Amino acid sequence: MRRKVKEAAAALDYHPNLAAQSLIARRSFLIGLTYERPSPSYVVELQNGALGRLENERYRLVVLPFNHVASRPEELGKLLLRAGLDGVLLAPPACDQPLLLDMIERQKLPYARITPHSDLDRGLVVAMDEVAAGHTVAAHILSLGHRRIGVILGDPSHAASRGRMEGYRQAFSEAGVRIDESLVGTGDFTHDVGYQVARTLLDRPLRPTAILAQNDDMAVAAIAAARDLGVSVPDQLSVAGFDNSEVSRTAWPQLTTVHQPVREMAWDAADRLIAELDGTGSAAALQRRDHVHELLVRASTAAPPGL
Amino acid sequence: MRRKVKEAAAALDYHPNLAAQSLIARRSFLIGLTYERPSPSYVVELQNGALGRLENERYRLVVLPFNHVASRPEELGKLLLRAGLDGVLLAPPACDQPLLLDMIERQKLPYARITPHSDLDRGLVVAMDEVAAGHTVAAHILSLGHRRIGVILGDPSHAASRGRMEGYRQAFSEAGVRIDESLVGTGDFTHDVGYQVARTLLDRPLRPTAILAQNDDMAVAAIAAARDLGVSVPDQLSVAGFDNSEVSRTAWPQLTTVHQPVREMAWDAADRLIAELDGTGSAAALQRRDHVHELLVRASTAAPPGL
DNA sequence: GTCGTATCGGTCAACGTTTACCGTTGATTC
DNA sequence: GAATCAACGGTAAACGTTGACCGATACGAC
Repeated sequence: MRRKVKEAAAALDYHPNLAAQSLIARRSFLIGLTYERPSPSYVVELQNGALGRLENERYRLVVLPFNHVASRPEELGKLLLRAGLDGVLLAPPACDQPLLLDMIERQKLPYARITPHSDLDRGLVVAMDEVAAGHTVAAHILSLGHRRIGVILGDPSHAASRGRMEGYRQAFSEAGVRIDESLVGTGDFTHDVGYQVARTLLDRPLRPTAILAQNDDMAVAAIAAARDLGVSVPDQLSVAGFDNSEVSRTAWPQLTTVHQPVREMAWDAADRLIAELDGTGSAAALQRRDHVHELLVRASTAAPPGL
Repeated sequence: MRRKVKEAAAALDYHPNLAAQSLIARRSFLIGLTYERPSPSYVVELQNGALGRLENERYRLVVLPFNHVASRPEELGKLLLRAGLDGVLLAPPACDQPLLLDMIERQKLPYARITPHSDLDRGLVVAMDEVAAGHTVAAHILSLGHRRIGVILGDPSHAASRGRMEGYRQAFSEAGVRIDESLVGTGDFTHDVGYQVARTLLDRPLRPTAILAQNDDMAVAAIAAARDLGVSVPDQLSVAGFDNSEVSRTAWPQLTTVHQPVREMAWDAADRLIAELDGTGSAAALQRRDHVHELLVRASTAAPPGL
């Protein structure tokens, strides 16, 4: 009987009306993903991770990029609430906006936060220990013998930037090396600004022998700046990035970087959001999960000159 | 009165139920975007272009990446039809699958095709003349004096690959240069395969003095292969890419490439789809629009050695 | 033959809007 | 003062599905 109905449905190629289903089920089967002007590779990893989990589910993914959340969190909140979503995945820096979290909690919109850095007890959290990751890469540079080390920070509104810097500081203090604040420049995760900052660092009379960039795009920019100044990498200058994005492999020399399991974290965030939405949340799915970083030593770092 | 109602609604923070609106309006206000395992920068440009048009509209964007359309077009068709969309944007190579077009036409799902290469009279078409673009970049290389020219093709299932090659052929024949088929290798638009193909080309006894790669990722791979073989770019080898993706600017030397207005084309496709959906289609919006490419001569191409 | 059980067809309310309709009221016009 | 019109409150149908319910039928166990 069941079979006959299915066959007849197929014959008429009948598809149930999703709007009517949504109306009765009181949900839209839409999951939102919001992020901010980040590098293309990061965005695509994020999307693919979430989509990987959504495959073979009824849920569909709506992309909602939004720039400058920090200055107008309530606008993003309205956008998310108007979008008719069942749940939303919040990537940095939106996941660290308390006002935004307040808004969506008030409207009872379930959400999962990907690598948040503040209020770690709010909502579903998929975390990576940025401090530890920053520590690892800084320790690598220090162990090679570098002592005069430049830093290119990311966008200050991203809490990741602060976390990674904190990790650098820990590694420096453990190695008994004082951080030279005049060698710490602030970028915004883009190649162009990274280039400018790298130029200022390399133009200083006492040039650093290594640069820690907080993402790969800025690390590649630092290599470009070095090349334009006739400084060879890694012989005269070591450069380390962050993210293990595609550009870190296609750059020359290939970048020493830290792999962030962005795809896995996005998958995980979607997994836990679905668990909450469907009420199938096992204890395992609901508890906080930490993802681990991985240092990838490639060709852009070496011992400092004269060592 | 109207004002009072609005105020009361705001006070109760009442939001109309989208599912009920969809049910009565007989549309979901969802627009799909489907594409296939392409470079991150291309995907993001595509999405941002479409999102740019959708901003301040009621429509939301659902992303539906799908790999290997060529071998299973009807599966993608089912996916699209089940997604409850009002319309769909088809990027290559899905836009060139006649079976897929048949399916979605049968179900009366409006669609817009971004840079299709076959059946140009079906559906809404936003086109770029790939043949002309291929012609332009090949003519540039020929005008520099190159005669022994290697080619790295993209994925054969992308019609763009054939179109660009056709443009190369025209330029060669106009210049009276015979194409050396043994110097034509087939890649798949990825860096890794591009590297392999470049290595084979550069290992030939009579090394080409220039390489035409069908996208930037493969062009960057060709530069990496040359570097690994001790061949300097552009002194001993010129390399030209395609797409003007971000990597073409961050690479060293910066790539000579062809700018494809991907973002503008995606905007345009969304614009025309919305015009059809809302029935506000002016004659201007409904007629076919051609976008023009632009040759960007940068540092990776020069005259061949000894000229 | 009786009882319990499973399966079937059919009816109906409900989900939250929108649109149309009707009747009433108050203001405007000649 | 009568006629015209806009604004308003209220009622009801419709969108396409789901889930509950009822009654009828068929099946096996006792």
